[in-house]
Amino acid sequence: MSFLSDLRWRGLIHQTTDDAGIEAQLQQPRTVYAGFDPTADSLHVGSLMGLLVLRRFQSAGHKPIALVGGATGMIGDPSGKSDERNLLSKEDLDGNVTGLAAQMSRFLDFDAGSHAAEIVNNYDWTGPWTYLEFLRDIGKNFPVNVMLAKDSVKSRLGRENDDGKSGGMSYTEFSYMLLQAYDFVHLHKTYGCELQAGGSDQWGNITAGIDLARRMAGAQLYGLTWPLLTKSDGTKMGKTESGAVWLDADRTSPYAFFQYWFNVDDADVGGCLRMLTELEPEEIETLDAARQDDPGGRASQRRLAEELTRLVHNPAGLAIATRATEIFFGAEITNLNDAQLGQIFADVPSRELAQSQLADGSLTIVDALVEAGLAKSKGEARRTVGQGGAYINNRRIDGIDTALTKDHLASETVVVLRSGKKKYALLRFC
RNA sequence: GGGGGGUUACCGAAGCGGUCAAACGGGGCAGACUGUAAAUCUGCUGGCUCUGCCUUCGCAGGUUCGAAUCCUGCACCCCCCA
Repeated sequence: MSFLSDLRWRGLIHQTTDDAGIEAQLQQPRTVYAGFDPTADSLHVGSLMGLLVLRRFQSAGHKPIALVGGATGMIGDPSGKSDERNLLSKEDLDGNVTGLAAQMSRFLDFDAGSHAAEIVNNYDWTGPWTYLEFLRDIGKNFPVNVMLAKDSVKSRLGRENDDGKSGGMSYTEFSYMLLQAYDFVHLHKTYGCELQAGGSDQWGNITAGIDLARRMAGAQLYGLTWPLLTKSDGTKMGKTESGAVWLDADRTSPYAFFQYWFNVDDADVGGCLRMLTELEPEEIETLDAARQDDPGGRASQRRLAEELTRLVHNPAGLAIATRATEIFFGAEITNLNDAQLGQIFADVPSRELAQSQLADGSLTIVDALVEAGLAKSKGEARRTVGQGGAYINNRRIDGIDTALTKDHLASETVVVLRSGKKKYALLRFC
């Protein structure tokens, strides 16, 4: 199976500018680029797809360039957005660019000789321009009627002010595509990059770059897009009630990240395995079959979660996530130290109490539940215990008068309380 | 301006002098079941120093041995007639 047909099999090809041309291109090592918006200081699941596509290109012997949009981020890409975007400050952007670059380095190989990855920031070549130079050299090549025909522009101009917000778009956002178009030309000139990849919402920007290269340099460049990662119910992948799923362990813990993938619907998990993992087609098809025969086993979800957690958080992060999963779903908590517990229960609220309370037996399970915030009142705590819903270190506590002692410590200073199936809190005794 | 109805715990809604911390439904919590799904079933659902005590039925006052329930005033909401 050729590289391109593998991408196609995985469902990663939404559109290309020239199927045959790209197929021919990729017979030899080439340079490919994809852009990333520095709207936050961490990447999230939405941008994972792009990184993984670049990674596939690199594995196939091509040179990947990850472009961080330090300049375009100042303008705001109107593609796929229904409203004008708020502008970020230069300082925020700089911070975000640095953060993203650090994360990206985990996915790409910068030591691969002729096909070593590069991270570039388009502010480096866009920043020095003057407005007049830009208009004369770049703007001159863009017919307004073509710009107006782009979906990203059309959809915004056609908007009515029915939601009370101002419709249309600013001149600033309208100019966005010129900057991204020039990025492609610049990377072609500097790195010989002839292929740009992006999400399907980037089609208009990619073709703008191809047009510009033809006009400015007489060069034939190529583009391909991958589909946006959506769930079978039409909503975006990578969003939870509490917001985006981030790749930064401080924003989304390895456990939470693992759980997100472990809970993907049966209907979506096949696509995720194809698009987001580097498993061989045979293994993915085996998992498809297993899902048919034994959906309850959820082998697909487990494999997906393992693969992605290992990739994003390294084997150590996966180990924490797996251990946390065992514990959060009932395994008794013993033989751990404070540091391990801290990692496993990174997302769990904690409360500090005096160690003397363990010594004199003054803290009952009822008091502890209230102190930890797992019960609003002692009455509620009593009910929880009475109904068999109270646990210390995942061991059910029956006696309503049970007092906490040093024997209940799961580690040097921590007692793990739980109410019901999955509400946890830590008490630290120091 | 005249007449009528209403205001109950997280929400909706019964209760119309003692047996009311207040029926019932929803929600929530806990348990069972289960694929860490959905559905279902069971229990609980004001607080506390808990065989008792305290606070709650729009607000303030009154009648009564005793009031969410009766009376007076106030506030807000709804309907009908002008």
